[in-house]
Amino acid sequence: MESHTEENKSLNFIEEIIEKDLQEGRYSSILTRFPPEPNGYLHMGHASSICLNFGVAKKFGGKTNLRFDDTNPVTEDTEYVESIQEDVKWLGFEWENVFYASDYFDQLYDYAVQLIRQGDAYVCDLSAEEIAAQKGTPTEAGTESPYRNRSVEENLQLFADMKAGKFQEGEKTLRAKIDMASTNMLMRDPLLYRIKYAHHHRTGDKWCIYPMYDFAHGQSDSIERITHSICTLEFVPHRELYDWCIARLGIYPSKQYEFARLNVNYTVMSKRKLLQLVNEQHVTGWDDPRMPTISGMRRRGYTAAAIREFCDRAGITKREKVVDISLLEFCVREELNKTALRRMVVFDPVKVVITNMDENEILLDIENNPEDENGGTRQVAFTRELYIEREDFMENPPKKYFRMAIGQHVRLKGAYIVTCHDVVKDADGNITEIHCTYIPESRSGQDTSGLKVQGTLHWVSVQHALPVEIREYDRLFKVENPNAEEGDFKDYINENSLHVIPRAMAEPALAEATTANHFQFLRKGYFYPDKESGKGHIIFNKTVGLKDSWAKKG
RNA sequence: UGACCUAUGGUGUAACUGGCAACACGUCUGAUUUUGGUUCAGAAGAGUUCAGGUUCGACCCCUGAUAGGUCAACCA
Repeated sequence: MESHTEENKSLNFIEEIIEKDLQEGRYSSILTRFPPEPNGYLHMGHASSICLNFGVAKKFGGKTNLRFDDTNPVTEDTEYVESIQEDVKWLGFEWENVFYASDYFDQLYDYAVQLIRQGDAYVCDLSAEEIAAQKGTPTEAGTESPYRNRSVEENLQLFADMKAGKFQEGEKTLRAKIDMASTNMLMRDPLLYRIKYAHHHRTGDKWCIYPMYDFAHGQSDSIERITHSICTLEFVPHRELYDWCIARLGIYPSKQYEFARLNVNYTVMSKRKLLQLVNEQHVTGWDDPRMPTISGMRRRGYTAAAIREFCDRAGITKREKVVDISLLEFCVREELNKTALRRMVVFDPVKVVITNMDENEILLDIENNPEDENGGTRQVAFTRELYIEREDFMENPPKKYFRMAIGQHVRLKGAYIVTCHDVVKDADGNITEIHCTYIPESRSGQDTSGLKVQGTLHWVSVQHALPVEIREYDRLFKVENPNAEEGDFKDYINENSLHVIPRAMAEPALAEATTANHFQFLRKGYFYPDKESGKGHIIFNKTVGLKDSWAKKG
């Protein structure tokens, strides 16, 4: 009765296309590519694309290349190249080859020369403003450039001069000669090459002309013999140009398919906006745990498997969507519930004195994970003085309060049932100590007391307590879709998205916590050690809380 | 006075390609529980944007509306 329904799951529209292509023998095997521009860190939207490109290839026995779309040297950097590779690997995917669009600059130059020879491209002297003015509008045809009918020889010479650095930036461009009256703005003699005296992160100063996206992407796909070139919806109008270039050049016909990008509510998902959050210090960096970047989510404690599961559940379609963050959180909890080590940490401590206990400690073995039979146990010392959460005690409890109150029984997790008798207060009326007695025969696992308690509390021995810093995160924005609101998206930043608890009291086992493990702090949520943790100063990021059906009612 | 893309419960995805809408998240009950977690059982919630048409039969095909999105960067 195990669920082998995986195979029966309906295919998304891309998979349907591929299955059909394979069945009809159009390809013997497929090859996809993930083509990030190295000008920012990868985010959840990229994760969706990565899962699609690598996932679909894997599913149909194909391969995937990682290709950096580095045709604009002014925005690109090796820092990003490295983080992107790390993120793809961390997500659990392996590429067949790593390529760069810049690997093809020589070939691309030759392709441009070919177009010129065929009369399909020309060197234009118009400025950016003039070209824009002559472009027309979506409802009005553009006008042809006066340089449109230069001779092939002249174009060849001019293009060579462009490459040789004989012109200033912006002085000349190479344009395709297509149709200034096309209803598709991209077909109105689009730019193919522009002059940029910029240092390229890979080719250095070899080039001063760089191909535009539209003259690099399709050709790169073709050179690599990519069968299915999958991109997002905003490239739909580019497909006509993509096909035009391939047809004119007579090269391998890769095919472009478009799907809707993934959006998640209460955050933003564009590199431009994320870069702004970083630069203007609304967050501490690209890997701030509040960021929807892959590095941010990793630091926060989200797992690769959970992210993959989320992308899978969100699906691939052509309709624009905003997926609820609760689905991502569900995927994270679903996995962490099965794998996280259980530990006890008291965030807002109040002291409990077990009055019928002496100074000797009682050693208890407590399970590491009740969901994992092989999870083992750890030893925890139960002592006369303990910490519990301040909110776990009430002097005048409401009707269904299952926690500690005077005269009420409550279990301390993995230890004993205790009964509260008395509280000690300071001059201001604040509780400083809670006095309880424990019931020796109620020891966890060998309880012969016959008592039934409704509540179980987490606790930490005062003399063994390890102070740790806790960082809790809330959503980055106050509104579901900051992009859809009036004004600037930054107006909707949630200024309370970070809450630090500088000194929570943890059980001593946490002293050895590393990022190799995810933790569940009992009744608190899932936590993950932060990279800023040092020897004497351990920091945990709250990954996601536990579902809390009690808090909601209040 | 344009072209292109899209339209299914609150959200996301399905519907064997024409046989009277399914799954997940979320929500709400109840049971279990040494985490008010997990697990288990159950409930509410859409008649598929609208109007026509074809058909014995339409979420699916056709026509026309409507709504949302995209396109006029020497960005990708």
